[in-house]
Amino acid sequence: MDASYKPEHIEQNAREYWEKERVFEVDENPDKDKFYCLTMFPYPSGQLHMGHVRVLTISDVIARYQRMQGKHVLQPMGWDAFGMPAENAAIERGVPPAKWTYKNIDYMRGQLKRLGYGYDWTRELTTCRPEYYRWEQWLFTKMFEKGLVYRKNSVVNWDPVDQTVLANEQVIDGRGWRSNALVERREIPQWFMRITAYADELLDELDHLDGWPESVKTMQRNWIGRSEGIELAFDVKGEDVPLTVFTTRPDTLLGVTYMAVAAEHPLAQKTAADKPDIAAFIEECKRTQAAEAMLETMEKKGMPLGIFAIHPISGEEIPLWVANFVLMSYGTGAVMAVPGHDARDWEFADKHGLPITQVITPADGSSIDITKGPYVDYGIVVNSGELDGLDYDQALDAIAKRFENEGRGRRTVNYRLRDWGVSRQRYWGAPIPIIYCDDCDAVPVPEDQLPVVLPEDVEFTGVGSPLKQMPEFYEADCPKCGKAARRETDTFDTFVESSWYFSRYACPDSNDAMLDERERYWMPVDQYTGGIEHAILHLLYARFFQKVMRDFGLSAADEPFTNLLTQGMVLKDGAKMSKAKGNTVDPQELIEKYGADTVRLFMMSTAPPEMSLEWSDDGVQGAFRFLKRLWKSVYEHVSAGDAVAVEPKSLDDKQRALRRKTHQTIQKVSDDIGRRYKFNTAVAAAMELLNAIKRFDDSSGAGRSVVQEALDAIVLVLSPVIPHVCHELWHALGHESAAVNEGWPVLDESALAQDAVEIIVQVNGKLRSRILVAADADSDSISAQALADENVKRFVGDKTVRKTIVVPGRLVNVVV
RNA sequence: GCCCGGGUGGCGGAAUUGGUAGACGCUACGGACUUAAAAUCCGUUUUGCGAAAGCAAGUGCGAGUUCGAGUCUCGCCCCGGGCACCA
Repeated sequence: MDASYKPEHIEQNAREYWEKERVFEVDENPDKDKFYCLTMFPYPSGQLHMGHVRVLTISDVIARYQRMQGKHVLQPMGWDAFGMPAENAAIERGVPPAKWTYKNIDYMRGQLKRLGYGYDWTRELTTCRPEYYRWEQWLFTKMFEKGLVYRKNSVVNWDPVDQTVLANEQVIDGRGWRSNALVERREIPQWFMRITAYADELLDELDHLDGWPESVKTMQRNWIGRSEGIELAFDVKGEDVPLTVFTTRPDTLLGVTYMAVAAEHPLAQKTAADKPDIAAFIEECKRTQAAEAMLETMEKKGMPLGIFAIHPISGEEIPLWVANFVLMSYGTGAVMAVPGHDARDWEFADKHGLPITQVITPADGSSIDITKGPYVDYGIVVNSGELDGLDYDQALDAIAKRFENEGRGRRTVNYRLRDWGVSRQRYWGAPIPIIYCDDCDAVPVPEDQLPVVLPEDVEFTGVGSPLKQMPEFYEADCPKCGKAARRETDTFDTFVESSWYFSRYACPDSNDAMLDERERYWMPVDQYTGGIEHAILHLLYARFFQKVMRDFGLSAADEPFTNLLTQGMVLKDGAKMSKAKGNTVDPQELIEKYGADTVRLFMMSTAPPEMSLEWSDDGVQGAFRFLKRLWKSVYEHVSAGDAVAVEPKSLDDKQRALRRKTHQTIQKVSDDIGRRYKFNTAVAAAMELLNAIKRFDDSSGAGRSVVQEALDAIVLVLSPVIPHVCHELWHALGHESAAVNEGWPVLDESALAQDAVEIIVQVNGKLRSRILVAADADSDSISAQALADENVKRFVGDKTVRKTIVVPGRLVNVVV
């Protein structure tokens, strides 16, 4: 054994062993207990960043730990290879997106190998390959047949100068990032997947996802936003078609003092034809971004249309406004406003001098002043004629019955969740397999003509998609009638690829089907790990796809991910590390300087996985120092010769104390890694044990035996975190086997036993003393011993002891 | 604006079920070794008072529940994530 720690050499040895022995390549063995451990696959942006290293290390620690528990572990890796950065690189550097992407993948694959992750590389996936995306094109055509996809108009950010659709990210302060032109909202036809058909199941199944964090489930529940209410029609004076609105608060119906419609609403459009000021306002409404956060925070503006609706109960005339905060794509494009009991309506009414009336009063009888602000809680109906005195449920019931009888409305369930728009007007994505025929309309590409291959050798200018300039791509025959037709040039949202890749890892080479019987062995994923930023969109789309695949008979699983761990972001200067912000730290430098184990150890010991991790260059040194100390301790131990096996009965007090520490450490690390996923405290516990070994000065045979046991334990419990050095140290400690194939160390309960324990004594809740009591002492003797303590006596003085609270093994609290 | 997190020493964090606040690590400072530096080792490191024993204060702010609150409840402030075309 070398006297000093030389990571480069050690790490190469370990990697070569794992590769040569193919230890991470797994098949479908029905006799073994499978464990599918997965991280959200990376986008090949160029080089790994710290966020990747963090999530990949977390997952690798879990995978290696489960392996040591005897599980048959699958940990695959692949590339989420379509996306905007490849197009941006193409614009900036003139490199075709495909070439850029493949180059990045090659480089990043090397980095992953260098970090020692235990992947089954035979299953590597790359989503920009036709053999991958052909199956999502296939699924899309099946969904088309089932009516799960459809085409409708929806809003995009339009850059009028670059003549391009912009992502929300590419709009900065309402202007195009490259052209600096004011961005407009524009409606174009796009393809949608009917995720709302699964809204109830997606919502209800959350209750059974016990392995998911509550915060993520809550976010998804709120996102789906199921609400029960009433859809009702208001007649409009001088119009044949009534105005339909949805409300969750029919109890406030008599408080409606105005209504508002979207700029794109037919009533607004019609009015604009005669009134130039309305037309100008509608134009102004278009000059905003499509993002919801923008709509919610911008100044609420509106204009009266001069049209009136008739209140269905009071018969009063209600003014109709056009407003910038009402969206045509949301519900019916019209809302009823109850300024007395809704915050946004109140603000708008207050600004425009619209009447505010109170129709709800608090149930507890307290009084409120509606002129000072809205009262939004449930209460008792007032000022509403025959509805007065009813509570929310009674009012809903009464109004629903009345309108259902009149044929004017109905009870209905509304969702905040909208159908998933999958069309992107971009080049670097999977082509949407549709052919447009003048006679047959939109026709899905037949199975035998799939995949629709994206041409990779293109010139990319950034103005529109190159596919639109390529007749060899878009010219096609109609699959139905054979007439000359035109291929769809839009591509899929990249969330489509990431919505099913987890299943494809089970059978990456399947040429005959999207998924085969191997999917049944590996799915669902037992442990899924990824960034909290994916809590809603990616995870909801993946759950949706899983249910679609199940309903098509491709899978038996209802849910794709049994356990979910959402890791916090790696921040720098208080913000998410991202290329866009230019605040990334390159892990490569650190790996080259200190080795992979140091980087892995640093990431795992610095913060618990869920918490965001503020990057700092300090601390990597500390991890490296620990590895050097560990190396040195093993070296010094083995240099003194062989150690005999521990004989627990013949140990003295100090030897027994070190052995207790060893087994306490095994217990703590098992719990921290296996149950709590708190790798930072697991590492801290192992460090404490090493510190105890260093303080332990005993070269007797029995002394060396407990040191050997302690070092064996440290090496095994840390081997998931720092696998390379542990591979080497395990051999150095005299073991023939490879650490990667070892079982997890076994806890000896008897080693934990203690004769006496220290407990604290409080007087009135304040710490006053510590006493040593027998481990099996009863409450009475503990409180007697506590009251006899000098400092306790000082604080009790001549006051009467009112009671003493004894928490066995922890504390005594004397109350005076 | 709405939804979800977070806020504890100089710093990252620990405190698992309401029971010793600050484990472990970093930084800084002092010391040993060295011609010197690096590396390594030893010590100190929440603040205030004190020679020490010890005492007082202290977990973003303000209230509350409790024998006891970093942990639970209510009201605020600040920071981060998401908001449907970044991935």
